[in-house]
Amino acid sequence: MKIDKNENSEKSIVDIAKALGVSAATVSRALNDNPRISEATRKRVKEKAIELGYRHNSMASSLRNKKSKIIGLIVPRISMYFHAVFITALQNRLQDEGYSLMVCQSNDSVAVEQKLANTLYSSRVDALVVSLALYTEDYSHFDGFINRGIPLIFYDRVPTKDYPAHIIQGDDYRGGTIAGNHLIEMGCRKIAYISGPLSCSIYKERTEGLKDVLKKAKVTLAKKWCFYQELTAENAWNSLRQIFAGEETPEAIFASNDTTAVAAVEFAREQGIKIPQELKIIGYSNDPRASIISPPITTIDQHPDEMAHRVAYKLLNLLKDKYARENADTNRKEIVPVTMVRRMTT
Amino acid sequence: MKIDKNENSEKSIVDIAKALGVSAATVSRALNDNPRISEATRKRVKEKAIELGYRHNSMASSLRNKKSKIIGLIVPRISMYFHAVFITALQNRLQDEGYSLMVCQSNDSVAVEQKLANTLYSSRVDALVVSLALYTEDYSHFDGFINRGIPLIFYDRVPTKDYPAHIIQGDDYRGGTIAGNHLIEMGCRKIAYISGPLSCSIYKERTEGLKDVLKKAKVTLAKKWCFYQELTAENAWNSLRQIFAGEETPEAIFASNDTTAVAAVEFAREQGIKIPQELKIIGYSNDPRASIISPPITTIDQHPDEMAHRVAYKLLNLLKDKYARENADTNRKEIVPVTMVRRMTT
DNA sequence: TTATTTAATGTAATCGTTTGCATTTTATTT
DNA sequence: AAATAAAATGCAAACGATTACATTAAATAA
Repeated sequence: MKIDKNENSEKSIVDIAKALGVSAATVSRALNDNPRISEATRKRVKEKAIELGYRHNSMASSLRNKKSKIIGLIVPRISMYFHAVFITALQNRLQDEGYSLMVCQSNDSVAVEQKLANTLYSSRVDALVVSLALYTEDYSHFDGFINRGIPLIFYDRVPTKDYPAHIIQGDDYRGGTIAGNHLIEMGCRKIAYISGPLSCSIYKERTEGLKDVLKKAKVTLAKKWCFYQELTAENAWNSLRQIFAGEETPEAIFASNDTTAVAAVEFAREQGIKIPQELKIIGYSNDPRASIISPPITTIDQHPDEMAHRVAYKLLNLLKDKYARENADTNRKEIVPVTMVRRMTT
Repeated sequence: MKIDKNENSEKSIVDIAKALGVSAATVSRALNDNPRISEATRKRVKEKAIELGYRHNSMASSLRNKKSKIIGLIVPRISMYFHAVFITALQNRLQDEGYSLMVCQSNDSVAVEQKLANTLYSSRVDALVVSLALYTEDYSHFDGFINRGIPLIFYDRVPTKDYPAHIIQGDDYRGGTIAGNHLIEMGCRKIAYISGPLSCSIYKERTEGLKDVLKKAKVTLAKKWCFYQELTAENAWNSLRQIFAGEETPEAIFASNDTTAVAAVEFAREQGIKIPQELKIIGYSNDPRASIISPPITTIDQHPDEMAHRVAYKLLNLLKDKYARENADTNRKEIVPVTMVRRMTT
């Protein structure tokens, strides 16, 4: 470990230039592999740079270039399986292109989300990728990005109202219909539904999908068995207790995330309700927990890495291609397919 | 949604200054709440700033201040429960102090880790927080930070050799002894051990803790039942098959992470081995999956948010206090306690 | 050899904020 | 009213890299 604290003054290209008797411009060009510099001096410059312990100053070059090479990302929480996978895939892709990801968590708070949007706006991120907080219904904290023409992509939890940004979402409507159909095919007519709040696009669409399919099958969703709330384990248990407090009990539960589905399985176990004989359960997201619990849970896979690839592709396009940015009014919305993973709870 | 693309030229403090007939210096001071500016002009300036749609340019101010207000973070993978919780806690704390976190994943690749360290070094992060990749044994890619006196903190997976950085680690040795003692107290003498590679501090220390305690109890760890490898589910299954292929079978398994412990429970279920009667299992990390599987797994909790608090505290100290940085040679290492969470597999 | 390209390097302004050191204005004291 | 102190603002030089637009040097053509 050769640590020397003596030579700790930061060197700039000017220092390299002086040491070599050339101009700073030459050094800059040499370091950036500009073809206008001869092979010989390029080599001399690079060697001297290493010798002096030079490091590129990205603040200075960002200022000059008006590009930070940083992409902002706002997610509800990184601990959500879907988002963790998404982030990893997105990050790997962007790293290859020389971009860094600034990952921020809203913790599902609208206020935090607003603050983060402003911070990232001031930080001059080159683009912003967002999955909205649970109750975000006003999007004006993103207006700055729109106004300045800074690429803005929503994924997964996207605006429910018309907003001039790019959108890449899972096929939540389809997910709702798949789950509904599956339960109907299993012969269920009494279905309980634990959903997230309808302010959030994904739950809204899943709900619509489910309802449409139930209507077609002439099955009605009992009000007393429908919950629209934050999908925590605690809330799930409360709802489950309510559901099973009455005379009549449902034949199936559609849980709009796997945390809730897991809670349902545990609840059933505690109550001695047999799954899937007496109660069928279907979750959403294909969280690893869904496959570990007994019985393993049937759920809907949202393919987070496919979504990340699409986001990365669109992002890099917008970043590279001014034309893409200007003519982006058409084709601003993409839908990523979902698939059911059938396991032992249905 | 009032979107107007016309006024899209970026305004600077100079523009505000001109519009108000004052100097840029005054505007800068007013915006930064410098007390040398009168209340009246401060107000005028701030109003005009909003009117013109001004946004602070952090590149310019970073350049001038030589501070990026960005903290770099390198973790193996954010999808690991321990790290996800850690990141969230750290981020929340740093956000309050006006710092942003640049979260990067090494994917447990030494090469990626090196690249990230260099990128973050050039990006001029104000400090770097690192949990090392599985096989990192050379730390020279962090030398730049040391040389420049940039705060560098390792947490969880820390250097095993002496390295002049700050270290905040879990009490892995203790974790190893706790697990070992617990199994011995349960009457186990034939113990299988599935660990991560010993290049990684946490596994090294857990192993030492376990071995010391077994030696004291005069229990020997059979070579054929010891594995030091990347702790994936696949590897776990392979090891488990090997362990149970022979005549003799162990009474207990100490799995050095919960992914492996989960695999062990599933393996036992598949093989019809009764837990905990015929086989006891103890894991490490208190991953949510450990409590969901049946039977729920006894495991060691590392208290990731306590660790995050300690890291944040030390970090902010180093960042604020030049003195702390210079006199940091003493007191460079902290140990965060661990606790056992007893469940149904022991 | 001289004229003309082409290659290699240099000059200087620019990006937007910040801040030490004036200078001006206003308030207070004698 | 003059002298002094205090408050408010301005000037100008950084910070370090980049890049149009020269300029010089070397290579090729006439």
